[in-house]
Amino acid sequence: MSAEMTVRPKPGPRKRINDPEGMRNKVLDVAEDAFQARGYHASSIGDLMAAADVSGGALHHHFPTKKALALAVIDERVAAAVEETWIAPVLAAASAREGVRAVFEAVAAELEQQGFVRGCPLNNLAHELSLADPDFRIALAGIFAGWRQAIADKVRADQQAGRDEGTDPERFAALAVAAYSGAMSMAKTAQDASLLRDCLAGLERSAPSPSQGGLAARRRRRVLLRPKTL
Amino acid sequence: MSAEMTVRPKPGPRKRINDPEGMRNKVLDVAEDAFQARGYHASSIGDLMAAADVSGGALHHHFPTKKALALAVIDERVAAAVEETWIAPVLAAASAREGVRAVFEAVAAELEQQGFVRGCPLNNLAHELSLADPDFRIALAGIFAGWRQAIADKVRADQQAGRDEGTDPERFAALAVAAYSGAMSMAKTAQDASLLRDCLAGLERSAPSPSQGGLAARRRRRVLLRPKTL
DNA sequence: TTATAAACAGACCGGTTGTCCTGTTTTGTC
DNA sequence: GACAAAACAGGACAACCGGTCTGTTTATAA
Repeated sequence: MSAEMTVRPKPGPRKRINDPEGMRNKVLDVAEDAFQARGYHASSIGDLMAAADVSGGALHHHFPTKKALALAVIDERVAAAVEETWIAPVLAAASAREGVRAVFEAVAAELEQQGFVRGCPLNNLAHELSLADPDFRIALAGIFAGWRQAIADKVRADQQAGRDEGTDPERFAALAVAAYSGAMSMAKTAQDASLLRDCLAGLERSAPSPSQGGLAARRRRRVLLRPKTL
Repeated sequence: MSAEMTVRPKPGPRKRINDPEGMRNKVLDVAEDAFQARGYHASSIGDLMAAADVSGGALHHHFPTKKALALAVIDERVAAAVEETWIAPVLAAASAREGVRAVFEAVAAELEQQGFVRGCPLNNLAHELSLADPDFRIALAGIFAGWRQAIADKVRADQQAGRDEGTDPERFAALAVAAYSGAMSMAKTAQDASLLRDCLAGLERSAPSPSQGGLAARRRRRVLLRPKTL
């Protein structure tokens, strides 16, 4: 830890205002960020306290243990991130396949312009924690299951409208989530977002829809700029 | 750490025999296992010393730092694991697609019979370490790249033999690796190896080959037995 | 043998970790 | 205002971490 952060200039006995909800959220913000960027074990609660400008007593009041904090991050933040970036867009799309395509492209575009790949929050924590503790594992598995189910449900909705008959909903959902997770894994390791587009292209070829949309000029732009810390 | 391991019954001044290579390998064995099962940060060198029955001096002699040890595990063990379970089988297969299918099934079968999913060694370490240190990231990215390239080369070989013309080698390779990595990620989190089969099935539907082989009765067997430790 | 370096043993140390504990301040309720 | 509970502050602490250090044993070569 060495990032420069807003440090208040050491005033005397400050006027305190109790804001439990705000403080809780501030801690969750910092923890969510740190857990994704550096991982659970590599983020000490001392780091989090400093980054959130929160005292040990306050943190302990809201989250008695580090595990409790991580569980809250998973349940409240990681689940919300999956909901926001995947489930909602897919459900709002014209079809399941179109939704998946849109999310892949949206994420790829975002990563390319921000120039740095931090990976998928769910996968990052899942790898580090799912074998470490059953509570972690169950919480994370539930998010994965909900993610897949949303896509599978969308496929079923498509099929009831007569489209995409030959697709097995569960299998398609599993493949979509797996391809995305794995693509993010590679993109994070290579720091190259174009791998997401490669996987999407491979995935699209499998579509029964005859519309094979123009396969945009292959650009293999390397993104490897300004890691947030270090 | 609490697994029971072979502890020698405290003899007097033992007869020592220098076996640098053997000792190095013993340490690498233990480290490879621990890093995959519990992760890098969660495995202390004290744990490793105890598990390998090796003194601190010996360990430090062969691996001056924990980072050096991890780098050796990545370069020598993880790379070899990918070579053994993926690259060699794919190159030996009748075609790239057939090779990918065979590996998916072989791994799924192995996981089902051993009843516990520890995940892919490469992905496990990649998630935890690729953002932590550039040296780690580069080493891991190289393994991913070699993995993809082997598959892509196989596709190109197929094409020179007239088969599988409509497939983009790099994209297919990226998708295969991503689907496998992501499927393992989910399988590890859910402790359910059948997810591998779901992804494979979704992947196979995308094959241009008309041979749609019997899609074995869908069995969704839950595997969640005897985690190695804890 | 004897010199020399490699291989190993094990104690040691400064720093960090997560958690607990005591005390103070704020907030809500009567 | 009185009181209790929640919200917060910050120090203390034991356990642990990774690395270093000194010393001993084994192998190698002359």
